[in-house]
Amino acid sequence: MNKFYITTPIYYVNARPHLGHAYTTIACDAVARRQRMLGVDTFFLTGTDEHGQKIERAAAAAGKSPQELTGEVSAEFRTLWDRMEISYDDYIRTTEPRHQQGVQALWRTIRANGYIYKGTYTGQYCVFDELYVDAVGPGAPCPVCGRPTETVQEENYFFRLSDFADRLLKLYTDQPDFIRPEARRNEVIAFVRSGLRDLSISRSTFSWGIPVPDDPKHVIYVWLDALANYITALGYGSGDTALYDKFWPADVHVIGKEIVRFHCVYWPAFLMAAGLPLPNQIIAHGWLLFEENKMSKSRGNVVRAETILSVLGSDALRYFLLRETVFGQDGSFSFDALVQRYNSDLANGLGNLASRTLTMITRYFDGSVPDFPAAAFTTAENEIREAAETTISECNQLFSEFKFSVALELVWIKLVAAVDRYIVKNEPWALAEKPAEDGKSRLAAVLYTSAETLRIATALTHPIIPDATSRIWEQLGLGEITKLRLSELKWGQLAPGTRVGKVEAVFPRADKSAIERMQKMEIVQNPATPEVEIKPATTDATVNSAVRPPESGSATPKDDHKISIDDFAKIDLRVGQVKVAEKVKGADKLLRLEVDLGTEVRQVVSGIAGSYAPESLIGRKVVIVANLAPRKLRGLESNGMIVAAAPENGSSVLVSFLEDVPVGTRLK
RNA sequence: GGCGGCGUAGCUCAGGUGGCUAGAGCGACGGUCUCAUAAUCCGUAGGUCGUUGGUUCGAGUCCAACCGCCGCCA
Repeated sequence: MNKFYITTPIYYVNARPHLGHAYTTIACDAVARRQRMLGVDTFFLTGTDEHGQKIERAAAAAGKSPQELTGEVSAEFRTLWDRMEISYDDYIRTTEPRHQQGVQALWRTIRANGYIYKGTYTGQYCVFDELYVDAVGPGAPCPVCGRPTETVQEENYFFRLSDFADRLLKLYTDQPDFIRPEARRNEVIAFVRSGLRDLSISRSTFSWGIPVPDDPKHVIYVWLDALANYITALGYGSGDTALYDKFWPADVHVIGKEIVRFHCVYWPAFLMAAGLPLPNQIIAHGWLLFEENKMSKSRGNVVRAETILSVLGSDALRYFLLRETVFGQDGSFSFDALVQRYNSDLANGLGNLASRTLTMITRYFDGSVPDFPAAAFTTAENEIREAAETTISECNQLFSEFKFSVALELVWIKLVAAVDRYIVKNEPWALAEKPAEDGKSRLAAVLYTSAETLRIATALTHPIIPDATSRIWEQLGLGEITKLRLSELKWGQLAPGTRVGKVEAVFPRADKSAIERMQKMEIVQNPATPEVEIKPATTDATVNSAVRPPESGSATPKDDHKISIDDFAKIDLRVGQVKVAEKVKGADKLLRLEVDLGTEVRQVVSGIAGSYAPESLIGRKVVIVANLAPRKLRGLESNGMIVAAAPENGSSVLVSFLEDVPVGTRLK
C-alpha cells in the first residue's frame, strides 16, 4: 500500500504555541512533504488537546468558559501553522463531536472486551499533570512538577493495563524500531519490565471532558481522550471510515520525549484492548533548550515562533531547527545561532549560489539554459554529477531515519559548497571572454552543471524550506515545484533552452540588528521576568535570581538598585499554611485568607482570586511577609501579604516549596 | 537509591567489532577572484580525545574507579 500517515501530538491548549511546538510540527511537515513529493498518498494530522481540569481551571481564572478559551488558543495554533507553511491535511480538536463520538466508541469497544472495571482511588492528585500520585502524603508536592497535590477520593473506571505487559514486551522485541531512538526504547522496556499497574481512566471531580458512555458523572481520562485523536480524525467510530481504512495504522507518531510513556505503553495497550492495529513507529525528539536552559513558561524564556517568522521568515526557522539539532537529542536555540546559520548557509550558501548561477546564465546565454557538446563535459563535471547522484539516494535514507541535520549538511557539502568551488576553479567569467568556440562550449558545460546541481539541491531541500525553493524553482524556469516527483529526480533533467526567470535574492542577508529586533520583540510580547511581588524596593538580586531567566536584557539590576543584606533582613518572610480562604464580596480579585504562622493565625487579604479558587488554597503552604504594616482592603484588615510571582498577563503564581517545610519557618 | 546514557578543537558535532600524522561544519585570523547577497574560493588555527589506573605490541575506541552533566524509575 502506497500510503503514509504521520502525526504530531495534539497540543494542550493551556499554553500559547512556542518554539517547542513548532519544532515537532516542522519535522513532521518536512517528512510529510517529502512523502508527497515521492508520490506517496500522505495524510498529515495535527490538532489540539482541549479537555481536562487544568483547562477548566485556567478558563475560570481567565473569566472565560472552557469553550471560549480552547477556541482561542486552538485558533492561535492553527494560525501559526499556516504562517509556518505547515501542510497538515487535517486539524483535529478534542472538543469536536467527531472526536467525542470516536472516543466513546473506543471506550465501548475496550469495555466490551472486558478491559475496563470500576474501582476506588484514594490519594493525592496533581491537577497540573492530571496525574494520580503515589506514595506521598497529603499536601506533598507532585514528584513530576513540584506543584502541591490535592487529596482526592473517587470512584473511577480502571483499565487493565496489567494484562498487557507481556504483549507490550513482545511488541518491543518483535519490532525493534517501534520506539526510537534506542535510549527511549530502553527506558520503556525497563518501565514495563518493572511491572504495570492498572490505570485509572476516568475522573468524576470535574466535568470538562468526554462523558463516559452510560455513566455521564464521569469523564474520560484526558490521555485516553487525547491519544484516540490519531484514529478519530480518520473517522474511527463514525459512519464514514474510509480514511481510517486507508491510513490506519499510522506509519509514525512523532512526539517529544516527555510523553514517551503515554505513546509507547498506554496507547499500544489501548489499541490492543480494542483489537485495533498498532502504529508502526513512535519517534521521540529531544527538547529545544534556550541558551542552555529548558524553555518553559515558568522560566519565562519561551521563544515564540512568530518573532522569528516576522524577522527572518518561515524557511529560516524551519531550516535552523532541523539543521542545528540532532533529532532525538536536545537542541539549543539562540537568536545568535539562528542568524549565523541563516547567513552562512542560506544567504551565503544556497541563496548566493542561485543568484550567481542564474545571473551568469542570464548574462552569458541570454537567460536560456545552455546546451553543450558531450566533449565539453569533463572530469570536473562528472565529479559533480556523481556527487549529486549519491546525495539524492543518501537523502532518501537519511530522511527516513529523521536525520535531517545530516541530510542538510550533506546537501550543503556535496552540492552547494562543491559547486561554489567548481565555479571558482572553472572561472566562467574568464571563459566568457574567450572568443574561441571551445571557450563557449566549456562555458555552457560549466553553467549547465551549476544550474543542474542547483536544481537538485533545491528539489532535495524543498520539504524543509518550501518557500525559498519554490522561488528558486521558478527562477530556474521550471514552474511549480510541487509538480516535481522526487522519486524520479536524477541528473540531466534540466532541459537546455529552459528560460530562466528574473533573478531575485531568496535569502537576503540579515544584519546584526535582526538579533536585537527579535530579542526586543520577545521582551515586549513575552515579559520574561516575573516580578516578585514583595515591594519594589526589595526586588533584590538574591531573591530574584532564582526566577530570572538568562539574557533578559533590560532587566539587569543596576548596582545603585542593590540593597544590603541588612536591608533584606528587615523583611520577615515566613512559611504559613492557609486555614480559611474565601472570596471578598464586592471584589473580583480579592480573597480573604486566614493563615497559620505557627505562633498566630493572621488575616491576609490578597489579590489572587483571578488565579486561585479559594478552596484550592486550603491547606496549602505559602510565604507570608509577616512584618508588613497592616492595611485595610474593602474594610478588611490585612496583616501581611502573600508572596507570588506576578507575570504581566495578570495572573499570579504562589511561591511554594518542593520539600515540606514546617509552618512558621523564617526565609532568609 | 536502582537502571541507562553522555563528557573529542571557541561553538555544534563525526569518529561499527582497538592500529596510517584524531576529523567535519560554523566561527576566528591571513590571502584571492569578481559571476554573485561586502557573497565565493585558498591557506592557517596545533584539541591532556572528563580524571586516574589497568588490559594490549598498540586505546577517544576495551576494563575499573572517580569527577561532572543528563534521562527513566506511573
